[in-house]
Amino acid sequence: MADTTQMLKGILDGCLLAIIKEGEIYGYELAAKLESYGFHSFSEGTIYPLLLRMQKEGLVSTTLRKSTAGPKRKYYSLTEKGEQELGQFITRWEQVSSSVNNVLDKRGK
Amino acid sequence: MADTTQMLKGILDGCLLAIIKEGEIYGYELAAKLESYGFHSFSEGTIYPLLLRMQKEGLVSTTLRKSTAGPKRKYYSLTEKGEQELGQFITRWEQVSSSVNNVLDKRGK
DNA sequence: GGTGTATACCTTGCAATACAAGATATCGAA
DNA sequence: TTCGATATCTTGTATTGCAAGGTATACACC
Repeated sequence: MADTTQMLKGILDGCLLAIIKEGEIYGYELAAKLESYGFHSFSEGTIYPLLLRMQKEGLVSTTLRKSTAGPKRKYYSLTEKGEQELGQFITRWEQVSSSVNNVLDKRGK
Repeated sequence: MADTTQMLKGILDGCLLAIIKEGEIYGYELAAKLESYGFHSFSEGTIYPLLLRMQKEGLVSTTLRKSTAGPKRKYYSLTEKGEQELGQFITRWEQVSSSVNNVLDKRGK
């Protein structure tokens, strides 16, 4: 219990959905984007399996496009189901984060 | 992915530490306390193993006291190591939660 | 042509942890 | 003595972030 690994469980997927909603994006780019929001950099072993799972669940759809330098990119965009899931994620997040803040504020800070 | 189970990973332990810091408390009471802060009610299968783990790691110390009705209560209090861990948890929480909020706010809300 | 580097994606196996389900024990009241 | 409330613990399962390793494409440079 010395890093943020456990804390990210059940949070990362919602963040990916939120970023994808902003516009089509491919996996490799997503990793960089997450960092720009304040997350520490994620390994690809984290992101790709997650994206595949969300695709399998029908939350995102994909299209392959040629890259200027490198193999084809797999672009992700949000499905309707993905938007619904994002909405539910936000509800859960607000409920949990406000509860945590309640506990921590009580502490006197 | 329909409940807050995954989202609580790596968060619950810090919340327990924060509550214990407020004053001695026993497990059964902790479950109720968490609810009062806005969490849904936790099963004992969640709380007791966590408390035992934290005791084993030296984050909390325990004393048994007779109960008015029922078996002995196991009261928990924070050790110095527990306070340090709580401080680190708060740092992690603030870093992660602000990152998540960055992502969600960008979305336009 | 060949070599290296950056880009881009995927797979396997591990570790951590919330939780359901079930077991056990104590005490007071009916 | 039987029941319910209190109080704790154990076992097994599912999910998920991540490290490590593998593959493939395109371009620049010699």
